[in-house]
Amino acid sequence: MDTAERLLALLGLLQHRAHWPADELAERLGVTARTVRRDVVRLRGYGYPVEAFAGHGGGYQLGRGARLPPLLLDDDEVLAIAVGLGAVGGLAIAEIDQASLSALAKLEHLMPVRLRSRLEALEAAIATVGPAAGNPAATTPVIDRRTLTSIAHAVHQRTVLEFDYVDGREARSRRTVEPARLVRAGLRWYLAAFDVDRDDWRTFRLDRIGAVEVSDRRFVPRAGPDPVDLVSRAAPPSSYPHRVRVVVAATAADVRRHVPVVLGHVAAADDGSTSVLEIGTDDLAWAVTYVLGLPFEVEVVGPPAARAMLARRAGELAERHTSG
Amino acid sequence: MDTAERLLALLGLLQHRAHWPADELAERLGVTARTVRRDVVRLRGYGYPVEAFAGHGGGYQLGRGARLPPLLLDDDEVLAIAVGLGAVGGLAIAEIDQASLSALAKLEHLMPVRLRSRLEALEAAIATVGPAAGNPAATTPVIDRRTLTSIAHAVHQRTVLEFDYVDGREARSRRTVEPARLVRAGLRWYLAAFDVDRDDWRTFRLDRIGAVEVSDRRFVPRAGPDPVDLVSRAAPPSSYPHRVRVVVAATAADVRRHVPVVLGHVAAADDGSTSVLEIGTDDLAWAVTYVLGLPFEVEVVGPPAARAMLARRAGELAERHTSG
DNA sequence: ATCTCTGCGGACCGTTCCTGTCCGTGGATC
DNA sequence: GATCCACGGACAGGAACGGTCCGCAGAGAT
Repeated sequence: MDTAERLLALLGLLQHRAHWPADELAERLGVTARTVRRDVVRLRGYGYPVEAFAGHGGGYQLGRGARLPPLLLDDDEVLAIAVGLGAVGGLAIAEIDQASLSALAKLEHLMPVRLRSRLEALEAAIATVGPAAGNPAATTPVIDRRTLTSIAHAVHQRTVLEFDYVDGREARSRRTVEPARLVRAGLRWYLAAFDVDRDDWRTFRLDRIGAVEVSDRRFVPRAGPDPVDLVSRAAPPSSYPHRVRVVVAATAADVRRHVPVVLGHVAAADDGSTSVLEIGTDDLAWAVTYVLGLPFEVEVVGPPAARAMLARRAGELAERHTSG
Repeated sequence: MDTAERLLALLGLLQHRAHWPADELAERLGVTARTVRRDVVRLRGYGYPVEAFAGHGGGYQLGRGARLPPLLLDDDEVLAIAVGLGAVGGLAIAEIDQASLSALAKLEHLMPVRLRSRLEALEAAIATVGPAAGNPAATTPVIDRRTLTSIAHAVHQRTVLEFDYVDGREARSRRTVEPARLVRAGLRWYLAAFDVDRDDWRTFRLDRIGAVEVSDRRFVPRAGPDPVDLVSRAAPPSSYPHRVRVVVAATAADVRRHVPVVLGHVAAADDGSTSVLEIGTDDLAWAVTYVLGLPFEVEVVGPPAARAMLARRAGELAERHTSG
């Protein structure tokens, strides 16, 4: 074991257990305690503060530094993080949207095979959460996480991508693109990419993409329009077939604590103690169910179809629970 | 920059961007391409497979190996992971329960200060999800994530812990313990620990713990009963004040896809096409709201109070939506 | 088919640095 | 005060490191 490998191992040990006496480390690493001391000094030199304690029960411990040390994770931690990143994708937090996606793509790319299968088993077992939850019919665009990460990885790696696409007029085509960036707009994901065959920039809704094939051809990124611009031009907020409006008997702040930003827009009503929630969706039934599950007094004010649907469901429930 | 630091930097670069030509790496690292090649060989020797491509557009790329390489994450990725791990805590997946907690505690301990504040801001902004969602009154035990991770960290670091505790008979006391392990039982978290003053093992419900103070006194773990045993003895599944039973018009498998395991138990009914969901909770109102939000036809069969509560809520909703 | 780009790795050599050993110091705890 | 334990200087033999130079081989581009 040479110096560099030993330093990596040392970092790993220090992360695995919080507290290590020098000669225990020495034994583990197969060197003398003096060398461990030298290694510790080296790590500090790299900017990873290793704290030391003298006296009885003394030892070394990794402290908080200016930057995060290289994380050495064990299997379960990797799985926990991967599952967590998947969940964050569902939460759709603008600030770390791209980051969680790229971190997940990175992780899945580097993850040992044995973990991949465990991860898949886990994900299959996990109840769907987040915006997609409560939607067994899956008319709301539910994107295969595999599609999402493989595209994210292609963006990152700058490799050419091929896939089947169904456009807004239901026309099917096979596309070959140089992917530029994934953009989330509301509940939907879009890919901004340069379409090689059409020799122009295009945006693609991920839920309309099928049979993705990541080639190993790399490309040099070309100058082009801002991907976010491209998408927002192509997919205006009004593009959802349904916009459900709900009056909620709670302050806007309270409602926002329960409704992810991407799901809907929350505004305070005039009186301040009630608010108006507006949800754009492809699937009216899903939205109605979602509203039902809110821990507030709610009233769907439109569209009439949603109002009727909620009335019917509430009526059924009431009837079922008063009789007998 | 010495060899070890350069290797760490190299790992970082290879993770940051997918594809690197040798001389670009050389320039970044301030060495010749020959040295980069040697470093690559070294990394491979450590078990991190670096793939190489010759010819036009050739270069190096980190591949999938037997174990995950030390992860060098940028700020946003760290935040995404931290948020994700928080979400996993909410999901409560038995397989990675402890791992997500320990990973989060680890991360928060190592995280640079500048990220801590960003993380706190993010978490404050995020809508509550998971089992705790839909519970503004917070009578269901909602545990401060700060408490959870600081205890997890103390377990990991083996440091003595002090906190205020309110026991089942509402008696307040200040405890000094040697924490052994966190155990989740249903929706609740317990700490199994050795109570120093009482000189015996005890279990503590986390939602009854307040004012945690992590001392810097370390302790040597003592032999004791199995923490999980201890907790399951102290907290039988029947310890929830309410057990709501719901007949759901969907197969048990479908229901399980929507109900996290810790939330409730799902059993197939005799006919196979309907199932019975049983939710243990402290807060009847929350459970009723939760059931309302399920995307299935449901009927609460007990207890009567829950049935009545649902009937009332459904009735109100129906009335509000049929008039006008 | 040829050319060019790019990674590959052997050889050499001066220099650096690494590690084990020995040992006195000083802070912490019992 | 005794003990435990991290600290770090000094030293010396040996290992490794990195730059330079070079011919080779695989992959694309022309």
